Amino acid sequence: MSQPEQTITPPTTVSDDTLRRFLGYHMKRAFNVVQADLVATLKPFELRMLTYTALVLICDNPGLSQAQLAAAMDVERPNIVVIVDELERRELINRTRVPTDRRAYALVPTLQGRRLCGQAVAAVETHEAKLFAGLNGDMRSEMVAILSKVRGA
Amino acid sequence: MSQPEQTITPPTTVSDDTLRRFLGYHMKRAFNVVQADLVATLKPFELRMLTYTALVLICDNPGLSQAQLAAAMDVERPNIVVIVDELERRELINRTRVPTDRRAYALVPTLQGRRLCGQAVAAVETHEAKLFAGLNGDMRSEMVAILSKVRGA
DNA sequence: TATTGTTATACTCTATAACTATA
DNA sequence: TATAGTTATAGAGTATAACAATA
Repeated sequence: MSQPEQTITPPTTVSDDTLRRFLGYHMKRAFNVVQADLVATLKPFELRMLTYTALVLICDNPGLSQAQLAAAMDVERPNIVVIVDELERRELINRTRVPTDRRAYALVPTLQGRRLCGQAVAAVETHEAKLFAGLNGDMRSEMVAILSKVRGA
Repeated sequence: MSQPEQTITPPTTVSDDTLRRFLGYHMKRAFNVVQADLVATLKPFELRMLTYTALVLICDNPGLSQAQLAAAMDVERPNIVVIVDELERRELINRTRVPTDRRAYALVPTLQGRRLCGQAVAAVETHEAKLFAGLNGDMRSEMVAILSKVRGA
């Protein structure tokens, strides 16, 4: 009798056909590309995705609390602390006490924070225009609609 | 003269209008939902996203090397080691020596590995059917086409 | 009692440098 | 010299438990 497997040699090509059947797989691969480009886009501003998102939300909603920020970013409260620490250390925002609730902070952007936020948002707009150049307006709104439906929003 | 900011109170609602203008934001939020559900789906099999993906690729491409697996998963080689370690420890795959290149391993699934892989893939199919129930066939293929275009593939 | 912010902690994913053994 | 696998390590992102101050 011969052995069940006589010679095992690596295949010349690797197939991911099974994984390709799943939308989640395509979402992950595509998002990885977008994320990598976004990280590079934010690097000159010394912002990460989380600090960028937090700064935009604080500029658009001045005075919001850390708990509100955590809810908006869908992140646990402990993780917000270091993000706000970093933005405050860089003097992009301030932690102000709320007179009506002395437990909470009201997060407000500094002038410098607003300025950096505007520059970063402009850079992200350019990054998106480049990354999604292959998509026409219909495809974009179609994609937003589909993604919103997936998220259940 | 009055102070520039007399009373700072948290807003009643938080707006993410600026962020919503970006496709990447919608991709991240939607993918987070998909990922969370996928993690829950794989938990009964004691598989994570990475070990699941690796197991599927090994079952579909028996004999592939760790370097090939790393390339297919778009992960650095060092990170593959612990994944393969875990799958081997659970006797779902075997590391076999390649006779023609004694540096490389040929990764082959065990019978048990093939069985678990089949069950996990079936569970992921159910998970996707539930998660994307709101999308008809056209929307799905549209989305795959768009995501592939974004990825540049 | 519940909530805000905080600390400590841990787990996952990802990436780089440097080593070994083979080629 | 180049490659396959490995080790050590470090940085992000995310999550839970427990605490002090305040409501």
